[in-house]
Amino acid sequence: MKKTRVRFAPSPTGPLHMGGVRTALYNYLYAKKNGGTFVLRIEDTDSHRFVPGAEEYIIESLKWCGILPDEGVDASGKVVETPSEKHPYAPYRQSQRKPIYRKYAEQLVRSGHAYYAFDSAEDLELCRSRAENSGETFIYNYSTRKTLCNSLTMPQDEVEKMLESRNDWTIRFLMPENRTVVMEDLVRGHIEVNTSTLDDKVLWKRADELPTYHLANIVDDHLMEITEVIRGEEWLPSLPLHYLLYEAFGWQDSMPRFAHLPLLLKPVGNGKLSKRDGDKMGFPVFPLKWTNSQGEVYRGYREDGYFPEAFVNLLAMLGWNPGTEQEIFSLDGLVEAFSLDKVGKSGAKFNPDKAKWFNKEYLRMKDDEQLARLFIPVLEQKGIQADFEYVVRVVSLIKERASFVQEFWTIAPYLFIAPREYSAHGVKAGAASRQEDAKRPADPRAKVYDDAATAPFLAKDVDKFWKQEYYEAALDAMQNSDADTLEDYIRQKGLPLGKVMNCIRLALTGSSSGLGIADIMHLIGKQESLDRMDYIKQRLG
RNA sequence: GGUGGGUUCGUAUAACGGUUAGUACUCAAGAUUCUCAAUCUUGCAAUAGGAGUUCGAUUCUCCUACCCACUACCA
Repeated sequence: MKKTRVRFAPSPTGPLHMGGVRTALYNYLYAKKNGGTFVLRIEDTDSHRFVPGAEEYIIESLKWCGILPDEGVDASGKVVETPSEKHPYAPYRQSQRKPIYRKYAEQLVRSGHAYYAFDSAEDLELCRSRAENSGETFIYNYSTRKTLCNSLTMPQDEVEKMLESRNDWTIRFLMPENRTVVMEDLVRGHIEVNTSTLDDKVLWKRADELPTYHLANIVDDHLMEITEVIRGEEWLPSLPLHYLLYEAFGWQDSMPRFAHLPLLLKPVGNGKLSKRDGDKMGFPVFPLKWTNSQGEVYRGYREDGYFPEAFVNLLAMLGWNPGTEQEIFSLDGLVEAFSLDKVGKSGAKFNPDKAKWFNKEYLRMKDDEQLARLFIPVLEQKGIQADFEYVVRVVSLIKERASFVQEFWTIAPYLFIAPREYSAHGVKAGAASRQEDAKRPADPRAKVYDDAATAPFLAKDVDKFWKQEYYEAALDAMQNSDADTLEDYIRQKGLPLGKVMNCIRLALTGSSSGLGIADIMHLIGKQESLDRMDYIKQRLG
């Protein structure tokens, strides 16, 4: 049994999006599960589409997710150019492997599996448009290659002259006619394709002396002794070509097994998740924030406040399931549970609500100190210097109400600054619309405020509410008891608990919702509480 | 257009010929509470359509529909 070796082979043509991260993750999980090696290879054979910073972005993203390569362009982004004991398969950047590919391409020409093609881009464009005009599709294969300009149709000496004098030729694969390629995919099973529908793909370009994806991919996977190729479904159509290439090289016995992952689809409508969707629909599609060369900014999961563990977890569950009802997995837990035969076949629509839910679950699992450390910078941005221990106490009370650390502030600003405005903030958003529901004319607040005249939590009614005698009762209660006995005091006096408490709440929080009164008083202290009572009286009284 | 792939509640998915078709997210209702959350309980909601194989099809086969990918000297 060969040692498991898998690779993630992104192209640095832009930021890695979440679909790419998922592919990397599944490769990583598969490698770890099988005690194998996870290789990161950079496929930068397209000199025209190179984007500065993209490779660094890819590496940083993987690092943030904790999906660290064992081998290859490593987590520090270090260039590994020379093979060594640790890196026998180096270099791992295809642009640095340039000399390797030509020799393999020419080997295929010699063995009759490929040929030189001299057609210019314009010639081919002409062929395509001509075919299109007559309602057909131009395809460079057995049906047309005999009429085109290549080493199959030209005399040997002329071919040699062309090879010498021109630098725009390519090497194309000689796709056999009418052969059925029988393939086996680890997630899709048995697949058959007839080669007559396939074309003579370009394998190598003289212009930049670089291979195309197909050649580089096969050669490198072979040389790097990759055992399983786990990649996106968009590669399925080129699988027959890849099979045929392994065969042409005589490598079929060591050919890796293939697994084509289902695509990640956009949340609404159809089609795969694309760059633009996130900002249109209010969620990130990239792991990290990315600014392109035009200065456009794309948001990232990291900057949006997602924990990397949550991001990895939610990604893992898109297209794979453990076969149990467990949903929360650490990275190690995923390694343990992962298996390719639990990977689904159909595309998975990404659901932002579920993503938030995952983060909420992780937020609740964090300890208060850790969350406090994350919250303090947010507070500092608001100009608030708070004692660490105090923030820890705050966090322990509010963390269950949030999905993200950033929300801590909006949940309870009143624990740090005294309210100066009073409003209906916190009244259920749905309350207003529910009132309009003819079937349910009853005000949902009525269960608390049986008396409609004293059910005034809309901003314009704060004043009216304020004129109640409850303020006097509340003040009396606060002066004569403390946070723990406040409730008892009010009860003993026979006062309406809810009304008095809510009067206090308005004074302490500035709104009609929030933590328990006792919790708030414990945090801000009795004196501050009384000060706020005093202020609200001046303000509204 | 051609080729390949796909199709279970709105979404992610379970059920690898026999279940009242399960779970989670979302949404709604109820319980609880000093409010709001949280929590708990309940509810809404699906096998794309049609043939066939079978005692029995979500599951196997075929056809139709729809969706997706690929169809570059891009990956």
